[in-house]
Amino acid sequence: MRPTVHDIAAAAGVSLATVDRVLNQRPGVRSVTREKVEAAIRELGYIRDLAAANLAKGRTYPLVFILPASDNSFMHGLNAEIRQAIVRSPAERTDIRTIEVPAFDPAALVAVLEELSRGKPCGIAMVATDAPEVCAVADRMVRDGFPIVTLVSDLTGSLRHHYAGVDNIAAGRTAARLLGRFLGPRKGEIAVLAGSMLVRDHRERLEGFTSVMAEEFPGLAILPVLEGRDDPEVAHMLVADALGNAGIVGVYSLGAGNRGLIRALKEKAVDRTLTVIAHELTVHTRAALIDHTIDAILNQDAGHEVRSAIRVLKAKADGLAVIEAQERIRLDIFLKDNLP
Amino acid sequence: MRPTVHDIAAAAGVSLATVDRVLNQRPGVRSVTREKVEAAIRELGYIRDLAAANLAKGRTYPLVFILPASDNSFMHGLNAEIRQAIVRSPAERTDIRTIEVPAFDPAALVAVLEELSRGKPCGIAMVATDAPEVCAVADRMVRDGFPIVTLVSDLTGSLRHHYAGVDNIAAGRTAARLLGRFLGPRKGEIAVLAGSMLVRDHRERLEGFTSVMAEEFPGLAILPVLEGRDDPEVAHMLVADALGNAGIVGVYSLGAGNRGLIRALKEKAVDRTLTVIAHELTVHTRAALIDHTIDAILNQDAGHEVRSAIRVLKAKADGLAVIEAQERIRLDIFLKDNLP
DNA sequence: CTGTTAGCGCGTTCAC
DNA sequence: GTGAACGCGCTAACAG
Repeated sequence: MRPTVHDIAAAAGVSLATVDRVLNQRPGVRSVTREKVEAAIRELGYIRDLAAANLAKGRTYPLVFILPASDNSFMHGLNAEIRQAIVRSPAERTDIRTIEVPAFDPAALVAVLEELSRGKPCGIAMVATDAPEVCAVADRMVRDGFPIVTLVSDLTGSLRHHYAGVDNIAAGRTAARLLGRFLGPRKGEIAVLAGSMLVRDHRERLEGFTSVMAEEFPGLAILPVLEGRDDPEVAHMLVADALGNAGIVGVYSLGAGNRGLIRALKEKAVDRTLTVIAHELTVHTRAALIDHTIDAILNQDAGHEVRSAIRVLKAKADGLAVIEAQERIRLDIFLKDNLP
Repeated sequence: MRPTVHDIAAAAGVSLATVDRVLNQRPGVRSVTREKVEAAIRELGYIRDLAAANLAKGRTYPLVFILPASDNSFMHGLNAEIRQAIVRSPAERTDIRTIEVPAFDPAALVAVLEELSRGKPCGIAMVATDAPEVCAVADRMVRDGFPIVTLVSDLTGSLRHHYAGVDNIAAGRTAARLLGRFLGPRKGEIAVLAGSMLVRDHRERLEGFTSVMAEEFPGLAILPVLEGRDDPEVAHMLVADALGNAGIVGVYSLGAGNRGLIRALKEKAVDRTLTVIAHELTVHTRAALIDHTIDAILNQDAGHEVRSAIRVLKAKADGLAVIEAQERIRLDIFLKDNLP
């Protein structure tokens, strides 16, 4: 049988209350007594039963998710996953709330964080807008003891406890190798469609992509990046225009707004053999993968990201370790054969 | 505040014990009383607190993992993941034991299952050898109420509650498309190295592979399958021998024992440009991917499989639902750029 | 500073 | 058939 608080109380010759004070690092214990108790804990190999403790405390984990108010499939999916997590809340003792902030607006995000730092959430997960002022507030909150996790997009050089998202440089590199290998000996130009170079994930994907292209596929030239603002209409216009260039043999779409890309491809490239790699599995990209308009999709699993953020925030709130491998968000590569 | 057993007892005008009998479907309650209680449960939206119940019962989940005694990196990794799970046992209330059986030996597996069915494990996870007699025992045990999960390799047409492994047909298809696309316009022959056609995962990978090859890459011909029994030595011999054929342009290794494959490739194919796809990320395949001996690795995350099997077995033991998306084992595709 | 006591939500004897 | 009472491992008043 596992030792309990009673056992260490007996072994240390003190009462339950004292053991509890030591366990929860509360004041009001002489250091001599404290050390007796700690010795007993070590000798008996005591492991605290978190479930019992939470039961006694009636504990719940108040968590806040801060999301950009963006109207694209990926964000809708992320929202849906959070709603699923809310459904599971009773069983997981979580109490989850979401807050929407204008996208790409550091000031708005900072305001929300300031507000939250006056409250008592035991954990915050946010899709970060990567700006110094956001980083500053986040760091201050971390120092004040708030567990903070970035979601999908990270905060450069911040103290956040964890990042629940994919390695975007690796994603860009992978896209480049896939495109290069699929094209084989063909030479030509590559069009790149991004959302905005103001977002860190997009910048990183581009960085990874261009470096592998330069190193390993010198026969392929990258055209100036098209910034579609993650908007299907803008993307459509830009891509349709670019496809006038007959030298293009491949396309890498590293942001959202793929509906516009797909439409442009179907209109303009019926007679061409273009190799296309895009990000995020949505109903649109899935259909395009199946009908061969897109050759491969790189994806991040929003469900995994949300569940991971919750596990990590709970663990941090309890001062516990996480299973690192379980919290690593994979870069999913989908061909038409391994779709979920 | 969430309703508790006290609330429904009060609402139904009965005592706690009666509520408990109804909740745990135990006899000794008149049907009138039972229905009163059930009505109260529904009306108050009662959700039982599993943690409190387990605390009261002092419950643990005795789980058994049955693994083949194979000496390859993948099985070593799987073992290591189970040991990690054993370390977490106190926190997860699990009590995990592993049993090794000779590989590819249905009779031995059946004997172990028979033995277990006389015991009281609340869940069994096994790397199944796909044979009718195994299926028969497993089905009987499922009917007797044992939660059973297959791990890595499934049991055709059985009643097992869940399969914690990748879709191997999809894996084979993905390998074929990757190989076909990487080879581009090149024509030639493809060598296939398997472990044994007695295990379902290998048969399925081959099936998926050959079908996509036939449908979409008619310029590539598949040579007769080499059965390396997942043994590095045997694999080395077979592959070294096969590479005497100068028409080979690609290799698909769908089993384990890749150390032998890699050695043969380095010895015999230094001067050739072979495209190679292999399964399972190990120290050996990882190194080979980095030095370009292998072009892509398809992988199943053993850690995910073990954690998933445990979650599912616990849920089944409690009659609870699982988060389907979380328990889906992805087919990981690794290029040298997205290694973990 | 330390100990006593009464729960948290549930399961399980026992009597009735 | 049904209910009262106690205990699971831990925390939180309140005494002392």
